[in-house]
Amino acid sequence: MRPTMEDVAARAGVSRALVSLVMRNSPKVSDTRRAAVLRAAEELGYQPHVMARSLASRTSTVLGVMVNDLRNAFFADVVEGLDAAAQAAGFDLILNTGGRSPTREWNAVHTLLSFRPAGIILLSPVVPAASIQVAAKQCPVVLVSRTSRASTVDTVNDDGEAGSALAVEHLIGLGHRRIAHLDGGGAAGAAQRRRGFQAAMRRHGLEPIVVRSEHTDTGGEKAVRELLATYSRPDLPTGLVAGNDFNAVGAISALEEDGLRVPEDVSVVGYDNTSLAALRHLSLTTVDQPRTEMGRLAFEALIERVRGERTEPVRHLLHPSLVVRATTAEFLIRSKEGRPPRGT
Amino acid sequence: MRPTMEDVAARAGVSRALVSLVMRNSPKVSDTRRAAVLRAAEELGYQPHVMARSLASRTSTVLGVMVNDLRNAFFADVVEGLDAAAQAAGFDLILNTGGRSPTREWNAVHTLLSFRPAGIILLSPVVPAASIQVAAKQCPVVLVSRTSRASTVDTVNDDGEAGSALAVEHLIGLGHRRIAHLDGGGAAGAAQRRRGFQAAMRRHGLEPIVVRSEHTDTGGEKAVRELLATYSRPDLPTGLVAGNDFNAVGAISALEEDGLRVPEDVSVVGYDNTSLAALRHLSLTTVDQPRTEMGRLAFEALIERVRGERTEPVRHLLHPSLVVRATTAEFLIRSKEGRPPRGT
DNA sequence: TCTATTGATTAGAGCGCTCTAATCTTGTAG
DNA sequence: CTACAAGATTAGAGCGCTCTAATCAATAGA
Repeated sequence: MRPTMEDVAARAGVSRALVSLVMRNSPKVSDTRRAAVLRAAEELGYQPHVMARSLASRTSTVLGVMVNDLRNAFFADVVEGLDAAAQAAGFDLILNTGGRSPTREWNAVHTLLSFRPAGIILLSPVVPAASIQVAAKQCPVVLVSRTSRASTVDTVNDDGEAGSALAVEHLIGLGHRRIAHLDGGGAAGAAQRRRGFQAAMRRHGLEPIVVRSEHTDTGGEKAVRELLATYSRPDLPTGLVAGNDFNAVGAISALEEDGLRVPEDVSVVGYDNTSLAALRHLSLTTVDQPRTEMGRLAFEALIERVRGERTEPVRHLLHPSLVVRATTAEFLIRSKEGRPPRGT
Repeated sequence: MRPTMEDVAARAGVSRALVSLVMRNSPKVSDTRRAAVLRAAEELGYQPHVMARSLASRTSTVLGVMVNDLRNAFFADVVEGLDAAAQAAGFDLILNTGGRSPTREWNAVHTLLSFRPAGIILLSPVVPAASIQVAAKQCPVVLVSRTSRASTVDTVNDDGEAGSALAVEHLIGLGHRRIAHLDGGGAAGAAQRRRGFQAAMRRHGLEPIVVRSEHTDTGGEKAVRELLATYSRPDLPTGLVAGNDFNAVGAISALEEDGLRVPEDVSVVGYDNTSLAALRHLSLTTVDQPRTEMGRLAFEALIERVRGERTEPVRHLLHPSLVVRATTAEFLIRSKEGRPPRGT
């Protein structure tokens, strides 16, 4: 059996309560005793029992995290940020996955709650808002990548509209006028990105072209082929704002398959700044969301509630940034006969 | 305050002990009482307190998981498999990251142990073997992607040697004879992959060519440029076994930059079957490891120890499989000089 | 009628810790 | 030398549960 506080107390010749004080580095312990206790603990390999501590103190250092899909690099990054912040503040994460099914997700949340965590963080939950409210009655709740009107829950979201606008403005700044968006369909955040695209285009007096697609490379290919079939070559959009990076890669493939070069003939912007986009082979210009930062902010929002420092809800809307790489270039008017050489 | 067992007992008009029995669905409770208790629990929204239960029963339903880098898709997949198996068996995961630093990692493990988990799983740990032994004294330990000679710990590894051999044999089967390996340097598992490559080549009477590289796309580029500088075109290896998928992508870029086509001139095999490899744009032939399965096996090995069903160590060595896509093709003799392929 | 026997229920101690209130030491001022 | 405050230490109750052993009720056997 692992040693308990009692064992340490006996060995150090003090009371259990004193050991408890030392373990919580209370200032009201004499240096002599503290040293003695620490030595005894060291010798026995003693380590406080977190659960017993939690039970006795009626406080928790545990944060529940519900992730829908860890394979999604976005969530993995958020969790990393969360974990770093939590670790630094002495909190521990207990993880559960929901598998994008409302039932499984609700079970997952239930399990998390049975630990009586200090709070819980739900990453892109799909359960109904009412369920979230129920959970929020038990402990502070922070939502990531999901909005809420409830005053009891905080939210951290990336500003998808701003991200698309960034992409649009980048292309417009490069001289592009015919710009199309490859829409993510029903994917999380896709609607926002589309709205942002449309709004930005209209703000500049341009007609938004939206092609329904999905967040996959094959989706991007199909969408581009649709564009190629719809527009005659001179009318073809010269700038593409893809729904995400995978979609952008598919779009680029289809363009190149058709003899069009990126970025000489068509500029393409991705979204998400995945490891894919950073590959030199692709060097995809893309929109980056501060994912790790989102995790950190989620933690902080939670902690403020835990500490009772705040009761009004907080709504973080994080600003994405554009990472310019090699798939976007200035739009040059060039006829087939007088095409300028690549790179100039 | 959330309701406790006492509250439920009072409302149902029974003792706390009876409620406890119902909560653990003991068979020795009359149907009448059981119904009454369940109704009371339902009405109060009662949910057992996992930590209190754990403390009282001196058992734990918590499994500690140390992940070095969640961003690494490999680990995310293993954790998914782990989580699925654990959830099904009623265990909960508590997660911690180690950041590839021995000190931080040891802290992470320490934190996990302070929960008195049923067992812990370390994903590709970098702490010294002795530290692992220390941890193994406290509870069962399973190592993933790391070997151990200790009889107290189980291990789950992918057979990197077999994976490389698979790649080599695939290329040889396609008629390639000059095959080079782009070595992963000090990366986890790289040594095994290199050994497997060398052994497989020798088994076929071929001279293994190894270029020191790393598991990044720029590493792959550099390695290929080195090859191009070293070998005259007719002597250039026609098959490349990259250290991982990123490396393979870099290699392909460098080859194409030099006017060589993949797979017509050079065949390239990656390793890991990341989402990258599956992109139609790349369609990388690569070696796949059963990652989710590894998570499941790790869970099962742990549970056997937890239940005391086994005391001898288990060493899982999982067989990778080859996913053939579009970056490998038959080797055709087509050098300008008509030079026959070496070796045959 | 009384005692076993079986099954259902409960009292009460205890898991390893925290926390309040009480007790024990000092040091210092009067 | 006494009084008392301030600091250091400890006793003991209790967190929400489990578990053993004891109690109780009901039926069966003699």
